Amino acid sequence: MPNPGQIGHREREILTAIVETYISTGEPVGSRTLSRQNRDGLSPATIRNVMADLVDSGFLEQPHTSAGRVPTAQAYRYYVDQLSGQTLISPADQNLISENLQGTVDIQQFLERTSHVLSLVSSGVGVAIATTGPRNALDHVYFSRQGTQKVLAVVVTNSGVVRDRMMRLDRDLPQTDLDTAANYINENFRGWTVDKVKAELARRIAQERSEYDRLMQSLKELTKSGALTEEEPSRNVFVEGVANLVAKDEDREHLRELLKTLEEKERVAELLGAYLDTRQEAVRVVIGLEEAVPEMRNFVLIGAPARVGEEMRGSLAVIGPTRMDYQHTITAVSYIAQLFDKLLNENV
Amino acid sequence: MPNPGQIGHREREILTAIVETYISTGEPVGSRTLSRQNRDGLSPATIRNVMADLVDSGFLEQPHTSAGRVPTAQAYRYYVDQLSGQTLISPADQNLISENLQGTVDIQQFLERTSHVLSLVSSGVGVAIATTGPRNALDHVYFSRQGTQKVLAVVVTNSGVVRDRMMRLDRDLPQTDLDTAANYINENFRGWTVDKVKAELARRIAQERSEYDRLMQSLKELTKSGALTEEEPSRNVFVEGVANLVAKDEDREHLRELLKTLEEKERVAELLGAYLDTRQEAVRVVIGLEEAVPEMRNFVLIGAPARVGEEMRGSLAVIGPTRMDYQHTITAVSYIAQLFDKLLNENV
DNA sequence: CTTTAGCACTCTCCCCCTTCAAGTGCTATC
DNA sequence: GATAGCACTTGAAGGGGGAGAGTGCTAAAG
Repeated sequence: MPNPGQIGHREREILTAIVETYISTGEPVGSRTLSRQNRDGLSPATIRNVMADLVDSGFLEQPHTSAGRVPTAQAYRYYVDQLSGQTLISPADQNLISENLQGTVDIQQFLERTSHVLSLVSSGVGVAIATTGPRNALDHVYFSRQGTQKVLAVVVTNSGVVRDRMMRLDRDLPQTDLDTAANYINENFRGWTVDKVKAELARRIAQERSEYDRLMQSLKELTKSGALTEEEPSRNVFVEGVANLVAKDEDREHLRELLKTLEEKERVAELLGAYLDTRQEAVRVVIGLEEAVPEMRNFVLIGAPARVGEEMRGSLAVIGPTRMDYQHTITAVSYIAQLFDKLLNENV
Repeated sequence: MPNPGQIGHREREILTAIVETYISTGEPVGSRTLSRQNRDGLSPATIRNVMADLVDSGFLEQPHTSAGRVPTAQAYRYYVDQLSGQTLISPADQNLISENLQGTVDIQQFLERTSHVLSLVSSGVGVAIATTGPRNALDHVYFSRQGTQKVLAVVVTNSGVVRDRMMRLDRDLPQTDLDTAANYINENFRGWTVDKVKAELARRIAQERSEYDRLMQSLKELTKSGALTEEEPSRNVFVEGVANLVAKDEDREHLRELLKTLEEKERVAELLGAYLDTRQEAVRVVIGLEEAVPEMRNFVLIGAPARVGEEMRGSLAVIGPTRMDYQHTITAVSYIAQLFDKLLNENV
């Protein structure tokens, strides 16, 4: 009996064949079917023996006695690991991708289109998020009075991300005071990270008691109301291709739960954040997802970090059914991830 | 035989009962069922006669001989029109809505949350869009150099909407030139509508040949690259609650098509734009949607314009199955539309 | 003239049964 | 170790045969 970690040549051959057949047909795979398609001309009986072993090792399951075998999560895991033979992306995909991503200028737009393109190229939903790091350097601030005690704060960072936030103040400030405050920040802190600006401002406000009174009071009021706070992440989560999943014959209830989760942008961000990080080079395939996220039972995440140089700027992923064309999807995700670096590196 | 437009008291009674029963059960309604639940104690036979008439007038259909009757689109139309008895919103809904919309400060946020709340309160998807009118008055402009020949344009309008756009220029401009250009616009054109600014700028650029050379050249370069162009509308379309539809027993194929359409933000914007406008006061229910949008067969749109004062700022709607709680949904849409006016009016 | 009761008829749905095909495990054989 | 053969299991598919719900029609009652 082979141990789970290491299985022989023939076992691998057969397991791979089963996984692939099951992916394309969706029905339990029997020994005869396999024997017919297998080029090595093994007899059904032989295959049955191997299959029995694979059931013992946890790679296969039987829905019931006398049905064919169905791959377990472990089988998919093994299949994907063994799949590492770098395949080139198909010209069709390449065209589709470059058509859709051509002319992108900023990260947001790139990610938005990426999620779309991923949904086109795969049979799952395309997901892309931008990680809003607090290390962003401040470029420009503007405050606009929008009514009594209401101010619109606009923050532009070096990386070209614009955040705006409508705030309610505890007391009213005239536009001139707002301009003074904005000028003060722009002149003193351009190039600082937003975090540092906040800290330094807090220090100065606390320190300067009387002298700069009016300016400092304005700044105090503004920072208190969250002028420099991170934007809620939801605007930087892009999910597309939900329709793809409906086409599949997934269980209705599972599907509903997944869709519900995908609509909670924060959870999506969290999910990708948990599984993708800079340290890891390439595409990551997460199969046993149901342990962390129960509603993702039967779904697979194929994702990669989106980097510019060494810096991680976001994540992109496909979430699809376990029965999907792994090779194809992995290749596409990997290709786009590389494109991301290339396109945005040459532009910035 | 009653003509289609005008039907008698009893017919109406029975038609209403059929529609309501069908909405709640989803199964063809028979004469006996109706006779039992009907307080007037009419016999099944009488009801059958009426039903036959209603079939003739096009209000009902039979899936097959000897099945109950099913309402047609015409029946829903009639039912909804006759429903106009303004009902008050339920306290539960009211709570839910105010909980979710509390603390909203800008239109975008309001609409985003609205789409969410609509999906919670109804059995369909919640949709909300902001109409970006070009009549917005300019408040502040900022240009930020993001790399060679790359500039980020940030435009703040009076209504508190911030638009940003990354542009590629034909030639490189240093930050100082960008600042000069921005200052020029801010000082000369604050309060103008964006359209007018563009026109006037074009005029001045064409006119001043040599004098302001450097500034005008910068401005020319910037406007040519679309610094003041409308943002693509897709960021202002909010769709939520897709999961609701999956729960229903809709036809899979129809559902897929609908979801696909909903993901094309431009189409959604177009759709709402076509059916909702300021002139019309209140909620509008569109039932025969399949003629304009084939993939919306079996779906209904319940929408209202979102106004602040007399000005239309957006639209909100529920798209759901024909079998839905119309009264409930209409009330909710109407309530939120009013809330929109109230909340944003008092704040701005 | 409208309403109702009665009745024969028509469907669909569901349950039960049988048959069928696919697949299995085991054993004996090469 | 691989294979062939065989008996066994099981779900899927197909075919009655009610049962139930509903209809249309006709004739009688109000």
